[in-house]
Amino acid sequence: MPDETTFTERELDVMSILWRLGSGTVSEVRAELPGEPGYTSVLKFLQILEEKGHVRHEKEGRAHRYFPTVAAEEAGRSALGRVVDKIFHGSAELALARLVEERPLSRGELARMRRILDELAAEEEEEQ
Amino acid sequence: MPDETTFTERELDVMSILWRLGSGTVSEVRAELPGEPGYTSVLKFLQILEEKGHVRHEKEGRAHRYFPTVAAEEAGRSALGRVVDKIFHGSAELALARLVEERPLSRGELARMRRILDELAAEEEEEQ
DNA sequence: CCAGGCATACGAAACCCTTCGTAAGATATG
DNA sequence: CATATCTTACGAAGGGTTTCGTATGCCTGG
Repeated sequence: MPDETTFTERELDVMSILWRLGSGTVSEVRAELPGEPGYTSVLKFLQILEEKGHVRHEKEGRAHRYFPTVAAEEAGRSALGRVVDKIFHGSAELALARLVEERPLSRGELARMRRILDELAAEEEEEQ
Repeated sequence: MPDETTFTERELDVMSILWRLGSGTVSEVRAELPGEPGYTSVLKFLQILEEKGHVRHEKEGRAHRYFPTVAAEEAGRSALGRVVDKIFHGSAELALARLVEERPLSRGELARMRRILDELAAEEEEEQ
């Protein structure tokens, strides 16, 4: 069974930073974490994430550099699926309605979002 | 401080059922929960949710009927905001791209989703 | 080569979540 | 009114998460 990509609160904080930076050492990740956790706490988070298979590391000088092994896209798909199922009864439409009112969208972003749906509709048309 | 509407795994299971049914007694909720939890477990979930202010109850016969005090829309907005922030670096566009590929969309649902964005774009146009 | 300092490893404390067992309260029926 | 039954109330066990303290390992500069 391919284990569902789900993260605890703190694990998600750490993964979020790794996805944004691409990779990170304990110090780098720690600098971005809210709440000023201790150095060894951050190390432990990364060790647990590695044990669970969500990150890997390479040696770099005397430290370790950690890389995500699961892409943000995959984790995002999984998270959105859970939200849609549990909160919106499986309706992507309802989810979109909340998504667009959740924060202000720039004109450009809205245009690109419309294009995503336009292209999807065109594909469906085609393979009718 | 308005407490962030966040739920644990099991709490979300229960809230999901209450949102879908509108309300529920312990027995009704229990019948919908996966994993066949014990009766008193479900009771405890509801009591904890009430303590946290996420549900309230009314007396009905000898039992209690529980109602959500937080709307699915509000919880959904909050959950989507967290996903967009933590996983998609604040990009609603990236979130939409994953949302539409996460499950098959019916022709009608896609059309309604396009309409949501069309109307939003029209509004922006207008208030330029 | 040796020491100072940075990094990892390990384990444990504190806390929260999940689950249920037992006791006590209330309701309907004979 | 008594009792069987359904329901709530309370507390606690077990497991996972978060956090850090202490011990140990290892580059790097002098």
